[in-house]
Amino acid sequence: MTIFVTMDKLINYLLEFGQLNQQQIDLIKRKAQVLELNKGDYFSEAGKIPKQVAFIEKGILRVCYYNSNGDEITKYFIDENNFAVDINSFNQKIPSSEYVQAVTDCTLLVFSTESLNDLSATIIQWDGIIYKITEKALVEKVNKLSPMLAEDAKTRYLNFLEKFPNLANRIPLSYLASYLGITQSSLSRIRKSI
Amino acid sequence: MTIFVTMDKLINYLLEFGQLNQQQIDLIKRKAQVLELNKGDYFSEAGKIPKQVAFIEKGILRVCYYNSNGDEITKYFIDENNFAVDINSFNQKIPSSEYVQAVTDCTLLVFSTESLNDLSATIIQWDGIIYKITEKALVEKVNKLSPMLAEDAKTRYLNFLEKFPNLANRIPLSYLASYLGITQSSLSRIRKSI
DNA sequence: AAAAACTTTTGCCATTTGGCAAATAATGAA
DNA sequence: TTCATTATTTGCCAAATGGCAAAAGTTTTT
Repeated sequence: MTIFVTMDKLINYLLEFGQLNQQQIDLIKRKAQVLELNKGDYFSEAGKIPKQVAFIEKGILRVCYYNSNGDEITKYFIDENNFAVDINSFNQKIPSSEYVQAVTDCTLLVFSTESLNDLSATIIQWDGIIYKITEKALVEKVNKLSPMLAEDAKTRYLNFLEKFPNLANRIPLSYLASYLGITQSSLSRIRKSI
Repeated sequence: MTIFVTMDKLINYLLEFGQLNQQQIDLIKRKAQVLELNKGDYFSEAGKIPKQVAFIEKGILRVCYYNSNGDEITKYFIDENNFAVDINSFNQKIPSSEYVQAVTDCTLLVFSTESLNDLSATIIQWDGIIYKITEKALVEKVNKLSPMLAEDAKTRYLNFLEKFPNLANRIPLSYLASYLGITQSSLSRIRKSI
C-alpha cells in the first residue's frame, strides 16, 4: 500500500506554537518518518526506554499500565493532532512503566531521539516550540483528570462521549471503563441507562 | 515581625535543574520578594489575571475552583519546595478560573512578571530551568491524579496520608474531601474506620 | 464564661458501584 | 457456514458512597 502523507497537519500544528521558514519546515519533514499502526499494535512497550516521539496524523492511541491489582488501566487517550510520548522515560532515558497502543488504525509521524537532537541543534526556535507543546498537553491532561474525581461515573461517561463522539462505540468497553475508573459491567449499565 | 529568609531552599531547588553562578544567584535573590500569608489568605483569586509566581519556602497552598454544582473543589495541594502558578492564565494572560489559598501559614518567595522577564533576559539558562521545573511539576500532577480514579476512597485517603503525613489533621475535612473526590461525611467515616 | 460560629461526626436510608458468574451477542478463524 | 473466541450484557446480591439533618465537638468572639 502506498502511503500518502503530506505532513500538513504536523506543520500546521507546529506553526501554532512558533514561526518556521520553509527551509526549516522541509528539514522537519525530512526528519519525520511515517509509521502506520494497525488497531491493537503497540507503539511502545513497558520496560523499554522509549526512543521515539510520535505525532498522530490519524487515529487514536492509548497509554496504559498495570496497577498493583494487576488490572490494566488506560491512563489516557491521545487523538489526532497531538504528540505522544512518555515524557518521564523519554527525557530521563529510563524504562517506561507504561505502554502505548493503537486504539484504531493510526498514521503516525515519528521522530527518533537523534532526529530531535538534530532539529534542536539546527532550528533555533525548536526547543521553545516543543516546550510550549509539552506544557499545553500536560496542562490539558491535568485539567481533564482533575474534575473527573468530582463527577460520578455517568457524568464522566457523558463527558467522554462529548470529547470523543465517535470513539466510544469503536473501542472495547474495557479500555473505556478503566479510563473512567469504573468496572466494565457498571459502564455497560450506565450505557444502557442512556 | 522581622522576616528572615535565606532563600537557600529556592536556590538549591533551582540548582537541581541547571547551573547558576554566584552573580546569577544574587540576581535571582534580589528579584524575589518574600510574602507571608496567614492560613486562609489568598495568593490569587479567580477572575483575575495572575501576575506572580510563588516558590513555597514554607507551608502549603491549595488550588481551588467551583464546579458546575457550585461545590468548591480543591484541585490540588502544593507544598514546600514547589512553585505555585496558574500556568494557563499566567502565560496567556487570561483571567484565572481558579484561586490559590494558604492552607497553613506560608512563607512564599514571589516573582513578578517583570522580574521573570528580567531573569529570562539576563540569565541564559533561566528559561531552560523553568521549563524543566514546569514539566516535572505537571508530570507529577498527572501521575498523582491518574491512579486516583482507579482507587477507592479509602485508598486515596491512605495515599494522601502517606504523602502529607502531618497535614490531614490540620486542614478542614472539607478541603481534603473535595480533593479526594468524596463527601465530607464519607471521609469522616473512612477516617473512623482506620 | 457564655454565646456564636464553624467543623466534624453520626444516624438513617437511598443510590451508586462492584463482584462474580452465567447468558447473550458479536467477531474472527477455519 | 460453523465453530471458537472474545466482548458485552444481565441477574443477584454485597459493599461503598451520597444526601440530609441533627447531634456533638471545636474554635472564636464578646
